[in-house]
Amino acid sequence: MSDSYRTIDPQALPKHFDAQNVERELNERWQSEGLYHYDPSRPREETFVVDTPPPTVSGNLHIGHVFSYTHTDVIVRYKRMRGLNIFYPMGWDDNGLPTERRVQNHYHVRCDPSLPYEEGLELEPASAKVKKKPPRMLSRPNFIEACETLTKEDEKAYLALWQRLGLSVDWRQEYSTVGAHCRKVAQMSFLDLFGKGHLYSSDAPTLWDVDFQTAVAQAELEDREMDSSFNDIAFGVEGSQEEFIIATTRPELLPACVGVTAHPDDARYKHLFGKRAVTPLFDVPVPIFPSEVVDMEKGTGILMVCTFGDQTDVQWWRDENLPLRQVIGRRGRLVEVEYGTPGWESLDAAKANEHYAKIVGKNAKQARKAVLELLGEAPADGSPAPLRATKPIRHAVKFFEKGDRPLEFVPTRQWFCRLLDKKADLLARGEQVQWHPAFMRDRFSLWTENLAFDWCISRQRYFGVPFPMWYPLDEAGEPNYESPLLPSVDQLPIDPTTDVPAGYEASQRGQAGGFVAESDVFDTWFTSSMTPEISSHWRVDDDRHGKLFPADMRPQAHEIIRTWAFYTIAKAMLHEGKVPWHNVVISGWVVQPKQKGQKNQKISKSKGGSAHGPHDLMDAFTADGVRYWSANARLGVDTAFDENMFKTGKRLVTKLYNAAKFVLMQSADVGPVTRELDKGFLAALQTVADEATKSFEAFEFSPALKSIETFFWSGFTDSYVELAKVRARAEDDAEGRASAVAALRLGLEVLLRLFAPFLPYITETVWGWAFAQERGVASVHAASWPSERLFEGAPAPERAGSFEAAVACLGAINRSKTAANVGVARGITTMTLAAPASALADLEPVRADVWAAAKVGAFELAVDDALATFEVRAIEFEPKPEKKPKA
RNA sequence: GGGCGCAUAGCUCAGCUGGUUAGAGCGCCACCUUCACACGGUGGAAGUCGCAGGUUCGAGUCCUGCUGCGCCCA
Repeated sequence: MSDSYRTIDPQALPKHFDAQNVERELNERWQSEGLYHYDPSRPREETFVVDTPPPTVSGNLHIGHVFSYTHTDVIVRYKRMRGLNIFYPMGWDDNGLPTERRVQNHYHVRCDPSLPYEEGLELEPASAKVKKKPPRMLSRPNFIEACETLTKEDEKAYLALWQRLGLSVDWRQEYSTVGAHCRKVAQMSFLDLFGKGHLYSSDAPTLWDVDFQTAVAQAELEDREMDSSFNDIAFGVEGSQEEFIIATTRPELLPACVGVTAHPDDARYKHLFGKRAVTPLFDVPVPIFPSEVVDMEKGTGILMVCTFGDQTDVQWWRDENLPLRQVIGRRGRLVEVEYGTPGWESLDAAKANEHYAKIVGKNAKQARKAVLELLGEAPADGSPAPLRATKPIRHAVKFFEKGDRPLEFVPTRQWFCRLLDKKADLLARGEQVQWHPAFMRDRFSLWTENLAFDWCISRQRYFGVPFPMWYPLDEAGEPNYESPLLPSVDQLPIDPTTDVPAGYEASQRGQAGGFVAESDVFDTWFTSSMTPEISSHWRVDDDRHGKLFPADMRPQAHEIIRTWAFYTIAKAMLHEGKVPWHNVVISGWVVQPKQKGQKNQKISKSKGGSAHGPHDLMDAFTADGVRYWSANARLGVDTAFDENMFKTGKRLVTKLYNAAKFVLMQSADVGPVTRELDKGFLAALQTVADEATKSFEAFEFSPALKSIETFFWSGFTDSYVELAKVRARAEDDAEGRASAVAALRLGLEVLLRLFAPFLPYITETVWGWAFAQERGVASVHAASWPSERLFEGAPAPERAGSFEAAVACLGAINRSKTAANVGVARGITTMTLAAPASALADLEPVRADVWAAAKVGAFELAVDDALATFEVRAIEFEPKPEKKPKA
């Protein structure tokens, strides 16, 4: 006797898929079974390594997070089913400014590094009432503690979201970018780069945010269109009555004017070169020199050079060896200066000081207004006011991307990593990495080619990874920046403000002949650019590093190609001469759908993201439904937030649940697939599986999903299931029944495996009903991806077109039923089926199944080669059955 | 100003190396109680593929120019 299939009792299952409970239960199971664990004993070539983006935990959760992280997980689940040993870590980026800001708001506190540490301080979240009072001041260690406490809480929210979403992360590989391990890796990176001569410090004009009071790097700049004005201001010429007009948008920098320049070919000003101009208000004589970079067409063609209005000012200042007259201080206010002292020469120091007294202490905006007012006053000698014209303009102004006021150039001592001399190498690395989609490489190349500054890696903040260094103090107590004191690698991580350099005593801190800590912290990207090395335990565990570096895949968004991707490539190159990963997979953004006449808007934490809470969406549409929406997006393409897509996802989950119930309740003896329809169906399914595999191999999960989904609906539930239904229950055709049930079950099983990377919950649920036991594989996520082997029991159909013909014929019959306003369940007493000869030939071996599904009685076949497909003629239906009274 | 991308049905989008009559989902309309599913099923209407040229036997697809939108960078 043959065996029977294990069937399910649909009555014993819930009527509807209970997603919320299933999500919780399955997650617990997957975690406890260690389904996602990386196996360090397996070799590199069997391993797939992901360099996961560590999310910034201090923001609000929004649907944008769900979107891109799902993309990674879908690829990872596919790779796992391909038998690869997955290394999929998760980090938390709790380093840096966003955390500081969040802590400041949450507890209503500020950091004052001069305060002493308060032992055992416990902070309460600040109420609205408390926030109206001045903030509480905290010592730096207390402030850092508060950062750590709050990020721990924020991480929990992310962990819960990631698990519910079904990210198949190995949670044993969790890290935090301010944790000891990351601090150690970042500090090792510093020591390595320092040792290799890639780092230098310099006291030079640096882009400076006056609110955050920190230096910022080129990668963190953003241009914003601002209203401003072009002001024509008259300058004198020393020793003559001549004057000329310069045009400037920064009149408040007039006291910082150190020169005047025009194009060498400009006939209007040629005669002035070599003479000295005299500034209005302050009567400071400054050199007039030619410069090729001046645009003769812009403004009046002659302009003032200040320390510092912009990058060209810095350039002129260096090239012409001009004096430094820094008037904008670190807090963005005009500092005290005294005319008549060295460096502040004036032809009329008393007048200059009188004028300067009216702007000192003001911020740039206030000072601009005040200077313009002063320039607008006519001098006592009866000459016209120096301000000759003002015209409003809009122009791009550089901001720190997280900042609120324009950046200034302020001379400060900063650390830099040399990159400008390595552009060619960096570009070559970009070529060695596969970008998905490929055009994203252009973003990298363009950025690299246009780099204008070395990487400023020092920041004047509190919560971050400290520079691992001290400076010796000379006999006068002045630090020697040229020969810093460094720890050894095995001491890392260190905090130079509490740790003591070798050869010194703690008591020598700050003493002449002693040492002083470097108090800066690293740019957060200095640490984040090490995520592949952080995960692989670079220089901590060589064996592990060898197996995990370079990584296989780096998923990320396109706006951080210039930062995260760029710096990561740079670091891997400088440290080891390698690329950090082989593939970069770029997700697009989630945008608000267009309102009439409006443009798409990126959804982010700041812009309406909270309107679509990830948990609310998962409550409404299931985690699988939300993943479905995410997985529908092509790589690199922005996706509109469209509730219909979530609905469609949920509908798919429901359909899978019901179709699976149907298939697995069919009983039959275990037997081979023998019938043409069944063979044809399985052949079509195999084609779909092959297509999906091809797409996945190119990281293109969305075309894969599309073909699987399309076949599931139209090939499986709408067609094959309907066509095989009658035979699957036949009492008088044991062999045909066995063939149908075998094909239905194999079909369902293959579809479950194909859907598993996208819809982990519903597929696992159904898998558990029968296949887990049948295959001896507890989880569909540990099962193999469908390949030829899975279809071994399915012989090829005799006619390649037979399945397609069955589907088309059933469609034609349904069409005529609908045209007659008759339900598809109604029987047909007689009909004529017309079709081209080849279609009829294709139909013949599957005709019995079509007839059974469509309930065809008497029929005639008519050859009509003029037709494209099947056409039903002269159809008559059985009478509408009497409504049976319910038993 | 430079680079990249996008423009296909009312909406959201697919359409690979050019090949019959351009597809899907939603929405809309009509119909159907069917023993997996009404959280369903069957069918239908709906598009000058942004515009203008060109290459080709043949162009949504390739080339050129233009327009509009978005992103990145000056």
